[in-house]
Amino acid sequence: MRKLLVDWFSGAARDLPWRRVPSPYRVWVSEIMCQQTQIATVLPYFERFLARYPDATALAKADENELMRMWEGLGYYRRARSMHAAAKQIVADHDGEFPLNYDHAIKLPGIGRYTVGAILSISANQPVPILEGNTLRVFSRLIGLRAAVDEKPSQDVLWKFAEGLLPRKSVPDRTRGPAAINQAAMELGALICTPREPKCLICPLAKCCVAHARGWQAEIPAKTNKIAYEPRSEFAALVSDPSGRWLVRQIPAGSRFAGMWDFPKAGPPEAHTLDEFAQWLATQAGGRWTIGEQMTSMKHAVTRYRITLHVHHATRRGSRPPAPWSFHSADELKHLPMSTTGRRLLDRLTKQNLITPSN
DNA sequence: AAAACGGGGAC
DNA sequence: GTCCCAGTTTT
Repeated sequence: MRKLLVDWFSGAARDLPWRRVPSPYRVWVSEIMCQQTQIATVLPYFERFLARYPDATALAKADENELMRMWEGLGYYRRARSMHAAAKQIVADHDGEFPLNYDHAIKLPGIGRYTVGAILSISANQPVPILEGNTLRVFSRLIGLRAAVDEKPSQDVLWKFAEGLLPRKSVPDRTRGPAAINQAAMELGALICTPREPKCLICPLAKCCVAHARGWQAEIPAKTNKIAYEPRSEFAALVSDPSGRWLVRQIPAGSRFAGMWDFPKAGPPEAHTLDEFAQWLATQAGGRWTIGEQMTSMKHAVTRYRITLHVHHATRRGSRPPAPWSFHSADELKHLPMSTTGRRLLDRLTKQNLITPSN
């Protein structure tokens, strides 16, 4: 199976930037960016990130705002904050070099069992197993695992399989060793053993695959918990000062979108209705508020929530709003990290102002 | 064990 | 719409 995999991989591997130069730092960055994110989405971010932060030392010194701005749009922003903290730890404890030691690496924030295996195997050819979306699908189909893959016994079986797939004796040739085997298994999941309509006809492992033999491809991997999507409404207020700057705040640490800048915005449990939103605004930013007409609405998704954001013009009377609230021009906000909806909103406002100059 | 965490691509 | 994506951390 190992030979079939690496032979197929040598001809089918996609040309990815972190494969050209698989240094520990570059593989680390790629692995974090790729978590729950498709490769195509990551590519432009990766190049830009590496140019700005070429090594752990540079990343450790990064400015928070700039770092979040580099990550803006990738989502799961804790990944960026964890990387920043890990980079500082690497400078402090490991002389600025990513530790190629399992026990040290897995202690770094944001690095779990999958990521440590990926980094050590891909960058250093160490025999450490991996299990993620692709290999989970490949392995569960190969062995015909019909139990739900997210249950503990299934996870144990799959991790064991991942471990058994790696050679017992060291294979220094990284085109045939753990580096190639782990990447080949993932690549097979991404290109051949796809969630829907897997390409079994051209799969190098078809002859060893239980799911293929019994026609179980559509049932495996089996999942227990279906995602229960939940619709919800959120509200945003657009308030400008006499010089056309917008009322915004930097979201405090610990909450969703921590560190990102945004317009006044709230949803459940703080605000279920426009009236509750107005009350929330008064308690948060002070002053006397009047909610005006709706400017637009935007639909977007945050994890299992399907959100409709109602955007209203608003006026606020009173003294200067307390921290963290402040007025910033669109120009200033251009360089600050914002959520994707915040950025989209700002873009629309900027374009509108080009046509009809601000009040 | 389940929920939270973002956003986009594919169908 | 629904599912999925080179998962980790918190509850």
